[in-house]
Amino acid sequence: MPYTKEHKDKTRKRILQSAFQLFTAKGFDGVTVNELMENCGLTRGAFYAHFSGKSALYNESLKFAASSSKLSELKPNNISDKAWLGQLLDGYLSLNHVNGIRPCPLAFLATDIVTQDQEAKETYTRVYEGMNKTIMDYTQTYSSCNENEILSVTSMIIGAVAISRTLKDQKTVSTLLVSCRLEAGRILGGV
Amino acid sequence: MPYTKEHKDKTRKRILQSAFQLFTAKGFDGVTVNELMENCGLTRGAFYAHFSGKSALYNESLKFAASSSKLSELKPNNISDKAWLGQLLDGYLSLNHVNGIRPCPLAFLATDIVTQDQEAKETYTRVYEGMNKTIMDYTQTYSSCNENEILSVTSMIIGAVAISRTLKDQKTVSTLLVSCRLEAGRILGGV
DNA sequence: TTTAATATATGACCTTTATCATATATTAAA
DNA sequence: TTTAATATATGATAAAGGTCATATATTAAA
Repeated sequence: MPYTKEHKDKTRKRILQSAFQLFTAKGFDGVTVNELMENCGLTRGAFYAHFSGKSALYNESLKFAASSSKLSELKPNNISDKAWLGQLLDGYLSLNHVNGIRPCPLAFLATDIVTQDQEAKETYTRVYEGMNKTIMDYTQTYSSCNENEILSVTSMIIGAVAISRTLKDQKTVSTLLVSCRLEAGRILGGV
Repeated sequence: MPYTKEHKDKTRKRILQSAFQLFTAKGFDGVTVNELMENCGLTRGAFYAHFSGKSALYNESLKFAASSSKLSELKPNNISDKAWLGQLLDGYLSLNHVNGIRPCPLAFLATDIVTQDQEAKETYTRVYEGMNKTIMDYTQTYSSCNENEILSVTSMIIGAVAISRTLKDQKTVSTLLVSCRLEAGRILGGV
């Protein structure tokens, strides 16, 4: 028996990780299968041993990213829910995020998903609902945010990041991110 | 001299209009030149008599849409600034808008623009700043919204529409739109 | 009714790219 | 050190699509 069981699995994860990075940066049509594979030191030939096609990879990489997202991280024990929520907002509305460090698919793939298949949309929806639930859960322990407030905050921060990516002036971007950070914190009860 | 001066101009506008509709619906790569032309009763051959290429059309259609956008419409005389702003929000956060009736490029092309050239991004930025200015102007006459509030509201409504397009459950979409309508109105001083 | 200028259509080209068939390389076990 | 199973690479194919050269159609003026 050649190769250990974990080898293919590791390669697969490498592809998924790299694919998510590329897809969020350039969109489904902006990346070639070749590019996807060379980006992790492989060639296109090996691709179909791992995935049935480009669309399948797109969907899988989305699911992969969802499960390893920062928002689904569990809160460290030594800080309060409120403080943790503040940190999540800080990270989400940061230049690092806008520049593609651990990109959130909700912001980076917002319009890209529209032209993808149903499965991609369902995954997107699941991630979106997960985000709302996460924020809702954290707020419930210290305040009493209603659904309107949660939904408007997620739209705000997703929108802010999506918009920021297209603005080239960093000053404008910073202002936008700071503004949304303040308003989102206020809506969520002084975070 | 064949053809009247206005003929080509009318055709050009027809192409621009139709192109904007298609680009917002399916993204730059999701539409072919063939499709763009057949959508207004022409064939691809005629295309290059009007535009230097697909990218050029994308940029021009974006500018065209910007100049004919609802947000740049002037307010009717018989209603207040506040009421008019309310109507703008109603329209923006409506199912019609989400379904592609007079689509706002800020929401519909948010991530699509990222892979386009500098010119497209500049146009996007201009439209974005115009939207902020418009809302700012209307609010100043009855209230005293600061920049943070304006910027967070535009992110919110743009984000809401972008997200809504990917959610298939209409109930969820309606809830989201209504929530953002309420919160945006509140932030803008009870609109 | 011609005609010249312009608009539009047709056909072809060439590049890109997803996909697949086949060949080669790799590695754990015998 | 073989060997069999699996992973990866190479080469080929075919389709799609942007672009352009050329042909045809249209129309205002002569």
